[in-house]
Parts: sequence; structure tokens; C-alpha cells
Amino acid sequence: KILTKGSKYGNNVSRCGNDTICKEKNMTIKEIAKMAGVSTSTISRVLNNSGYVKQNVRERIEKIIDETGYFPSDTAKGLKKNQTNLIGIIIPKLSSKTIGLVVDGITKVLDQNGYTAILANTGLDFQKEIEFIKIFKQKRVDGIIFAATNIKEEHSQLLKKMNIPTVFIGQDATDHGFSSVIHNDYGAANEITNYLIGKGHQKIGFIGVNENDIAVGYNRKRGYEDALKKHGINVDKDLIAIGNFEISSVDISIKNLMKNNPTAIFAVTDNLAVGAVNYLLKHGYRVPEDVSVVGEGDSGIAEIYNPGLTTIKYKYLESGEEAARVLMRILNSGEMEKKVMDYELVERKSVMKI
Amino acid sequence: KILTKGSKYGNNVSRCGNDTICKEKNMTIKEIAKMAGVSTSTISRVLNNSGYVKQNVRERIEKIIDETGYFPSDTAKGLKKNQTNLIGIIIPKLSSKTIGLVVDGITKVLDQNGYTAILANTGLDFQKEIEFIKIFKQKRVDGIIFAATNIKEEHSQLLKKMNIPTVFIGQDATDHGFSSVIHNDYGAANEITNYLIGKGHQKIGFIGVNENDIAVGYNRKRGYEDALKKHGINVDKDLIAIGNFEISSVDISIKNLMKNNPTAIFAVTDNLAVGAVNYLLKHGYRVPEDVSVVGEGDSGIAEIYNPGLTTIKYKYLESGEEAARVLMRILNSGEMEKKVMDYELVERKSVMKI
DNA sequence: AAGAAATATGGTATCGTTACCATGTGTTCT
DNA sequence: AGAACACATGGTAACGATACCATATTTCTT
Repeated sequence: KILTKGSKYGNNVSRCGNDTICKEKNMTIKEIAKMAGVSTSTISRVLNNSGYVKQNVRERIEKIIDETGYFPSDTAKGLKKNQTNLIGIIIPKLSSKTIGLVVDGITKVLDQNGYTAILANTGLDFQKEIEFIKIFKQKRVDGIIFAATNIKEEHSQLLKKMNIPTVFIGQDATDHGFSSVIHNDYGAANEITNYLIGKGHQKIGFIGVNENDIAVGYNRKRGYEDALKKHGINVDKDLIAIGNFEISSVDISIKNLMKNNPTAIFAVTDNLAVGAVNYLLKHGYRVPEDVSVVGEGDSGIAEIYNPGLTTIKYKYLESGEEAARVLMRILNSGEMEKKVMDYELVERKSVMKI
Repeated sequence: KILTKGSKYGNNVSRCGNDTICKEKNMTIKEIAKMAGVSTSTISRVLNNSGYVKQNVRERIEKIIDETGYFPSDTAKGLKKNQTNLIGIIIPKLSSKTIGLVVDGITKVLDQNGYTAILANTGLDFQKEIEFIKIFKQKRVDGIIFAATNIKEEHSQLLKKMNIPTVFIGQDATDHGFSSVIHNDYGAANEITNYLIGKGHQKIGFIGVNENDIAVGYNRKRGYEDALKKHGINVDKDLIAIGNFEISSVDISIKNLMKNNPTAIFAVTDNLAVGAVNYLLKHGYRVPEDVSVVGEGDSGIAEIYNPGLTTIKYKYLESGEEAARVLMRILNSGEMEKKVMDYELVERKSVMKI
């Protein structure tokens, strides 16, 4: 046992022997060189598998490295090579399956390419985004993947000044000059509205969020409206409710909506859709017999919920992967890219033909 | 516009002027010193707010720093100070609300203390855990927070050799000599089983997971068994089903269980509980009228689901915060700690008295 | 007014690597 | 045999910051 109850274990402090505390320095390339009786240059060569080293010397050195548990300092390496192999990721929060999937995808691809993610969790606080960009600059990250809810001039100004390759995910920042991986929010909303119309619905309620959120708030609403227009259906303000992402906001939105007797409701996220269904069930409506309901996101809950929710499945994991791949390409002198990710309509039990 | 379609933008490469590509070096403390007509020592002093600097000189320097957009290199600083302010976080995956919450909590506290998280996402691959520990060592992280599903000798050996302060979360590693923040899995399972017994249930089915997972698999099962024993109820093997975390595994488990006519079912996670309810509903049982069902986790779905699921709410966000706090204390020469987090029984609609 | 103490600044070694040049050996070619 | 080349190794100056010491200059003490 090295660490026992009561032992001190501070920065750079470890136990040597019983309860003694002592500074423990890291092994360095110099010490390894001395032990092997060669120069640091030679050690560096075997470490990086570069240049010429005699087989038996290489083996001797590798053995020493193994035995001593030496690990070269990426800090020193980074300073010398002006490259950290660190990629900064900026996200609003992690306790959402959507973002979790995105980050899973990002880290997977980064790992394959020898990069490591460093995490900035803004907790939805805009000012923190700016702060974290600066921290990332100080840490000399090689690139940034930015999952912003909306892009302001302040972001792009700062990022340009910083001169760090950046990829946006979930929001289109190509107008600002940045590579972006986005979801086809407009197309998906358009398609699922068409789908409802195809099932005979004409009075389709809409539960959305603030349009400052371009992807979810603005684009999905446009998709809905355009689908109606295309089929000659009037866009009725009284069938449109705007709240926030909180499920509790649904109760108010939908109450107003229901005064106008829609036969179907399109909520822009699965959470909101579930909130809608819960409200309807509680107030004596049957779903889908009396009212059909659809969401978007296929966040896991849609499948499990009762009744199973018809929704749009976005490719979140894949978009994370793609964003990382785009960044890798940029780091290899690639060009700016814009990728629009696929989506998929998945039918379950919450819609009925009328 | 700095970045336009077609522009190259590689590592350390940026556009100077029209389409020209040029290396852009970072500003250094030396250059700032030269511009300000002072030594690097003085710049360092204003940067770190240490030692004496005349007010007007300080202001002149600050102005230059601001105008040039200079950011000191943490890489160089880290090399010199032997401290990176980086904390490595090892997790199995992020696309789970539970882990997302934990990491939210961790990053919140780290941020407050001037540390940044660097992320190792193992994707449930055990061998990667070992690999990432080594990467963290190379990156010279100041500490590690480890959310492992089970702790092997290989882990603790390596971590001790590395000499990096480490806190485990979700699993008790105090036997291995490491600080740990854990959930009271035994107590919670015990309590919710007692609760069912209190509601008059005697034949209580159990849906668990592999006992290699000490926290969820082993401890929760023990809590269940001990509650039965304490009330003089026989632990019936035919009422116990072990599957995995996948919801699809429930269908098989529960089918066998139902042959023995339990009046209640305790599933060790909400997901499994929801799977159970879905199965029961599909096969003509009413919940809770015919069978009561409880889960554990209160992962969000329990609240939204129909019927609302009675469950145990674990403090995931708080445990992340606490783990980070424990680590901060260790870094300040604190002692090893073991923290057991609270839980809370939340009653909803999935249980009925008989 | 002389010495002590506080204020203000600079010089330089150092952190742990790698890049680059220099220097030696063998080996092969003509 | 001598040149040309591959193989093998070492020395040293960076990379960008900070720590520590040295040295002025100013401001207090008594």
C-alpha cells in the first residue's frame, strides 16, 4: 500500500518508505541517457523512432525506459515542437444525451489520430465561452471544436485573432469563415410536417423554442411553415407556441394550442413532445387517437416512452466524428468545409391517420 | 474575413494578406519585453501580479499585452513550474445522463479552482483505461478522476507507479489506497426493497446486472437480499434475473421472472425498470395494479415516463463536484478521503399497496 | 544624516525535450 | 585505392516562461 488513510499526498509529494513525505521528481531523458551511457540525442531517437540507432543499443535503452517507468514529458515536447496534440472542446453542458453522443464521437476520432480532448463546459453561460477560448489559447491547443448554441461576432473575432483552427458543430458558422458540421434541421422539420400532412392532418400545432437558437428555434420552425405553405395550408399564429427547452414550459404552451383543436402536434424536441403527450393524457385526450404527436431527436426516450414516439433521428454520434475528422483535415492544411448530416424519420405509435 | 472557402489553414499556418499562407508565430514574453523597453522579469511580474512593478510601467505593459493579443504559454509555464493545471478524467462513455451529470459536476468545481479537464473516453474498453493513464502521465496532469466500472490490480499498480493523485468515483477504491466518492448502493437498494415490503409485497422479483460491477451489480443485489432476510422472507433464486444494462436484455429476464408470479419487481436501473414496465404492459399486466415496479437512478426518464416511476435518486452531479473537491484537497496536501453520497427515495405512480 | 527597509528592475540559469550540425565509423562503388 | 554513401552517435542551441540573485533607487527611521 502506498496511500493509506492519513497519509499526505500533495502536489509532487509522495510517500517514500513508511510515512515519510518526499518530493518525487519525474525521470528525465538526461537520466536515462546517463544510465544507458549514451547521449540524450540517442534516447530521443529511440523514443521517436527516427534516425539511426544500433539494434542492441536500442534494446538496452528500451529496457531501461521500461524498468524505470520513464514517460517523456509532453510539456517539454510541446514547448519545443510548438504542438500540444490537445484539442479544445467547448460545450454548453454534458447532462444531455445529445451532447454526450457528440462528444463520444469527437473523442473517438481524436483518439484514433493521437489527439486528446480538453473540455470547456460553459454551463450555458455565454461569457464563459469567451473565457475558455482564451484559456485554450494559453494551453496552446492545436484546434477547437465548438458546440455553440449561437454564434456571435465576438466569438469569431476572438477566434480569428487567436489563429486557432476551429470547427463549429450544430450551428452553421461558414458565414463567419469557419468550418461547420450541421444537422439538416430545416429539412427534417419540413419532412416530418409533410408526413403529418400526408396522414391527413391539416391543423398542426407547433411547439418551438426561441429563434435565437438558429438550428432548433429558427430552422425547424421554417421547415414547419414551409411545409404547410407548400400544401396550401394557412400558417396559423394561434397554432404556434414558443417556450424554452424545459419540459415544464410545455404545459402553458400546449394549453393555449389546444383551444384551437389541432389534430396533430409537432414539438421541436422529444422532451417537449413527451411533455405534450403527458399533458394530453392527463387531460383526457388519447394519443394518437384524439391527437397525434411527433418530436425530433430520437434521444432514447422516444423509443422507451409509452406510446412510442414518432420522431426524427439525428446522427449525433456521427456528427461528432465528422467534426473531428474535418478538424484533422484542416490541421493537415485542408480547406474549409461545410458538412450537412443526414437524418431519418422513425415511425412509432404516436401518429394516426385521419 | 480571414477564413474563406478554399483557403488553406493548417497547423501553425494562417493567411497573411490575400491568399498567401504564412507561418504565424505566437507572441512571446521576450517580444513584449522589447516593445515595453523592460526585461522579461518585469513582464513576468505583471503577468503574475508578483513582486514590485511601478504603477505606470505596469499600465504601459498591460496596454501592450492587450493590444498585441499576447497570451502567455502554459506549455512553457508548465515546464518550468512542473504543474499543468490539467486534471485527467477517465470515463467509460458520455452518452449516459448519469455520467454526463458527474462530469458536469467535476468540471464545475475544477473551473472554480483554475483547473481544466482533459478527457479520456474509453468507450467501455478496459485496455484503453491503462493506455490513457499513460497518456495522462505524459501530459503531466496534476491529478486524475477515475470513473471506473471495476478496479483491477493493474490499475492501482500503474497509478501508484505513476505517482499521480487520483480520486475514484462510483466505486470504492480505498482498499487499493485511493480516495473514493461513492454512492450508497447497498443502502439505497436495501431501502427501496424495505419500501416494497412495507407496501405488503412478499414476492419481489429482482432484475440485476453482472456482479463484476461492484456498485450496481453486487452491492445493490446484497441490499435487496438483506432486506428480504431481515423480514424473514426467503431469497428465491427463481425471482432473481441477471442481464446486462441493455434494455433488450429485460425481455428475457422478466419473462422467466413472471412465471413465479411476483407482485413487485425491483430493477437496479431506471432503464431496466422501464423495460420491465413496457414488457408488462405489452403482455396485458397493469402497472401498478397487477405488478408494482421500481428502479434506481432517477435519470430523468423516471419522471417523464408513464406511469411515473418510483425510484431512488442518486446525487450524480453532487458526486462529481465532491470528487473534484476531494482531489483539490489532496493537491493541497490533504489526506485520503472516502465520501459516501446521499440518496433519496422518490415516490411516483408505479407502486401499489397490497 | 546615516543606515535600514521598501520599492523597482535586470541578468541568467533552468525546466525537458528536439533540431541541427559535426564527427566518426563501416560499406559499397568504380 | 579513394570517393561516395549509409550508418551511428554526440554536442549544443533553442522553445517560452519563472526563480533567484544582484543591484539600483527611493522612502522611512531614529
